[in-house]
Order: sequence, then structure tokens, then C-alpha cells
Amino acid sequence: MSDHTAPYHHGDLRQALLSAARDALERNGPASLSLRDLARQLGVSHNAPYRHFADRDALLDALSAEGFARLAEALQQARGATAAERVAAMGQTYVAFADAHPGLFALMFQPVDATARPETQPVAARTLEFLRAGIREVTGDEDPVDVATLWALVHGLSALRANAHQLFMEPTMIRAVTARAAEALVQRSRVTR
Amino acid sequence: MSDHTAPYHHGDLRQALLSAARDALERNGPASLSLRDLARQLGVSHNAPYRHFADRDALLDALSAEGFARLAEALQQARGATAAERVAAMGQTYVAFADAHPGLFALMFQPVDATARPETQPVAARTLEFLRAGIREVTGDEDPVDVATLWALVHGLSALRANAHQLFMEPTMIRAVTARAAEALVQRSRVTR
DNA sequence: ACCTGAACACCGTTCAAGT
DNA sequence: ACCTGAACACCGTTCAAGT
Repeated sequence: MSDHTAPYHHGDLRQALLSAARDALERNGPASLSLRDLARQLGVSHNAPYRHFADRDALLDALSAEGFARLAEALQQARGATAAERVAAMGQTYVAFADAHPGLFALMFQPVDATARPETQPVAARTLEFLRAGIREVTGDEDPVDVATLWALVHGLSALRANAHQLFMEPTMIRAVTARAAEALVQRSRVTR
Repeated sequence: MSDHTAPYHHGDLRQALLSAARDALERNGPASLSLRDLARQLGVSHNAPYRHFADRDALLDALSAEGFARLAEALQQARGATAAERVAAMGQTYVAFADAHPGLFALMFQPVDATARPETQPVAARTLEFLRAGIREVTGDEDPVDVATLWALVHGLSALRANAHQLFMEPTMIRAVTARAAEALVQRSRVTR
């Protein structure tokens, strides 16, 4: 007989729930994520998740916060020969993240009342800091309009890429847009300097 | 006694459902829109909606298609002294739409498989045509990278504005971004011409 | 084109009583 | 920190039999 000591207590149910939820998120989207279904998949009782999350929203909050943390990590690792190229690389990274995890991206930026995501908010703010820092490197001092423009541009590319309409952007188009935007940023910083 | 001839047949249940659904969408978002709840609000039986919509997805599809049609209408009415100002006005219109109907905007651009929205797709494609036409007026011939850039920029502003994070854009910032983008579009069209 | 009413397989959430 | 098991108030969806 094998030593399948079916554990009475689950090893790390919290992590197992988050992991299973990440998969479910990419398969069916945030709307149809079910706590009971996750419990079934993991072989625990339907109310076991409530030992780790107050309710369904708390699980979604944790997933969302985790998503922002991973996005920040990815942005931090973007590299480029020049500052402008690094900003372009950050843009590519942002879009690539949405492309790789569209369900998670949708969850992160879903319009819900912000009070339902207390854990997410500080992590999201921290993520935006990396975009700010990158732009500051290019332009010297940081123009808030530049920050808003680049963030909106990159977020728009991501959202249009992640959604399911036939209208989404091709990867080559995304590269062209981000490259041109980074170039424009450098040119204006030369003029105004 | 008043003549409240409580109608056995509802006057126009289809329109009444769509109207009630639009309200519910803005109150609680797309996820928690319930057919049974709509039926209750309208005083009809819980399965009456199935006379007009095959299922819940069909109702969401109809709402989404209607949303794109209204957005197209609004974009068409954008005016400006110059072509560039008209493009900027279209950008403002797009963002204002998301701002006025965040629940509907979220529904329209939610990542679901496109097959679940057959009615929406052609109307969405038609909407994009108005952005294309506006840009063509500014640049003479239409650069696909310009189209993609402006659409992504405006969509990103809208999405960040419509979502519930503390990070959203202020209206003054949105005006600054769209104005500068339109200006940049004009300047490059002069250089390359 | 609606109604009533029952039914099925789901949900999230909360108990009570166990180990 | 889990379990079983029951319970409550919801869902979407599909019947059957009416008007």
C-alpha cells in the first residue's frame, strides 16, 4: 500500500485555495468563481474556506493584492539600454501581464466599490510608483500629465488586448505604440529642458 | 377607484427588462445582475423574461450592444473648431461615457469569450469606425499606429476613471492628456506630410 | 405572451456539534 | 484548523398546465 495518508488537516489550505482560484479565474473569469467549487476541487468541506477568508470578497481581495504585487515585481525587472527603452520595456511588461493573466487583470481593475478591497489598495498604489520612477528617469522631473498619459496608454492597450472582442490589438501593434510613445516622451523632454 | 387595470400581459416587457437592467448595472455591477430580481421588480413571474431572452447571457448581450450603439451616437456628435479639436472632443466623449455609465462600460469590455456576445460584435466594430474617421480627418491618410494609440489612450483613461481604485484620473487631468495627445497628432501629421 | 407552481442543481453564508 | 451535516435565502433554467 502506498502512504497516501489522506490528511485530516489540509497542509496549507489558504495557499491551495489561492492557487486553485487563480486557475479558475483564467478558465471562467471572476464572475463565476465559486467557493464551494474550490472546496470540492481540494477535497475539503464547503465551509472550510471560511477558516481562512471571511467571505468570497476577501478571497478576491487577496487574489487582487497578490496580482498587483506580482505586476510590481515584473515592472521592477524591466531593463533597457536607455531610460526611454526601459520605460518602453515597462509598458511591454504591463501589457504582457494582462495578456498572460486576463482573468486576474480583469479582477484587479474591476469596478467595485473600493471598500470591498482593503488589502489591494496599498499594493496597487505601490505598483504605480514603478511607472512614476521610470518616467522620472527619462524626463528628469516628473510631469504628472506624462505619468497619466503613459499609464492610461499602457492600461488601455492591456485592457483592449485582454478583452474578448475581435478588436484587440496585435502584439506587433502594441510594440509599435509603446515604442513611439517612449520616443515622444524623450523628444519632449529635450525640448522643454 | 382609480383605473389601475393591472395588466395580465405586460405592456413591453422586453424594454422594461432592459431599462431595469441598466439601473441594476449601475447600482451593483454586471456580476450581481439577477433575472429573478428584475422580474420581481417588474411584478412578473420569474420565468417571464425567458419569453424575450434565451438566457442571462442574451440579456447581457443586448445591453452591451445597446451600449455600443449609444457610444457610437455620442462620438458622432462630437464637434470641434479644427479637426484636432474634434478628435479631442471624441476622446472626452468616450471618457464621459465611461464616467456616466461605469457599470455598462464594464459590461461592454468585460473579458468573456466573444461567442457569448454575438449581437454586440458588429455594433462594437461600427463604433470604432468613428474614431478611425476622426483621425483620418486630422492626418489625411490614416496611420494604424495612430488609431491604435489614440484608442488605447482614451480607453485607458476611461477604464482607470471607471474603476473604483483611489488611483483614478481627475477630470482636469483627463482634459490635459487628451488635449496634448490631439496636439501631438497634429504636429506629427505636419512633419510627415 | 404572459400566468402559477413545482422542480433541479447550484450558490454564499451560518449554524451546531464533533475531532 | 479542520470535519459532517443541516439549514436559509438565494440563483439560472426547465418543466407542465393554464389563460
